[in-house]
Amino acid sequence: MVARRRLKGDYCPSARSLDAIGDWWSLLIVRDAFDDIRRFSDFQKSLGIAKNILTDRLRTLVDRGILETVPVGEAKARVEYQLTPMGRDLFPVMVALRQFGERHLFEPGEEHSLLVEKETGLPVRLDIRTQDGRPIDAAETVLIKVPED
Amino acid sequence: MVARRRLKGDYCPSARSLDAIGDWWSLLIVRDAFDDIRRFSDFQKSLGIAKNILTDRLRTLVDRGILETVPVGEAKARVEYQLTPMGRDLFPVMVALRQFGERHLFEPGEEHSLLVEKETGLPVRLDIRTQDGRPIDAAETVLIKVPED
DNA sequence: CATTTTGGTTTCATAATGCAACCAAAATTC
DNA sequence: GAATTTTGGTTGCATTATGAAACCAAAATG
Repeated sequence: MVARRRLKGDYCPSARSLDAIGDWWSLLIVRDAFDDIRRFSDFQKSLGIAKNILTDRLRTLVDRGILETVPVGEAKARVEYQLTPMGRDLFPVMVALRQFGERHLFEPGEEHSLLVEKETGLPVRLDIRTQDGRPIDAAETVLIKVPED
Repeated sequence: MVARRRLKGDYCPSARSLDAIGDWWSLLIVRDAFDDIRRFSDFQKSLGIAKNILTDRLRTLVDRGILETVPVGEAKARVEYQLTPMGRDLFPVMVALRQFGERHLFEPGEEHSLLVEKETGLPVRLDIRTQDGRPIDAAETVLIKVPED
């Protein structure tokens, strides 16, 4: 496992989130999980990750409450992995990554997958707003740190 | 450098974003850049990253257009690193990570840094909406893949 | 102008990862 | 229902990435 030093700035929520996810593979696994991948072998094929590493990362994500195992069929020996409610709260992270990719990493006209509202088919996007609902720009925000950084 | 195999599903914008960022350290560097860290030694202190690795990652992020070097002082030999406009578009990813952390990784009442609107001091949040501005839930979305996955 | 700091590079030890072989249990095929 | 294939791993070893420390030149500081 990536025995990553806990990030300095433990008071910082995004730092903690990154710690909770753990490492790069784990982030990719979570991404696949949002893509409805559930089985060991499907994660493995999708990511090209070594099986021993995948075993480890799935176990860690389950330990951290981001994934959970659900028994498949009647036998309890075989399981699938799915996002917990907490794991599903990483959805905005995935949408944000998607939006960045759409904006910067595709040629105009190049085809890509698209996230839409089920009912209407309208594309989904994500905005930064104040708590009272006004959209604002990154430049209008400021980070208030807690004392003794 | 992490010679990561290009992710399968190259048509997927979030996969491309993750490829563009590159690896875990790079993501942490970007996070620090949003925290107004600009100098080599400050990244190094903040992250506890080995200097040779930091050199490599900064160079890669610059190559990919996420960071840029700006000469500091009158000498052009010394540079600082700052987010490009493209790099700044990763802001929602950071806000999403922050929001997840605030929700799940702090005890009630536990102190953390806070992102607010400069002018009003109101907390910043991020919502998933349809293109026409209605807030929606993750469960109401569906991913439309391009053919031949 | 002497000293310290910055922004690196190089080398080497160590840790993480990838690969292939192997395996038992479950699922599938005949 | 026996044989075969697939699944979901584990183990051991080779390879690769990372971390630590030493070192260095240029810039900044005293």
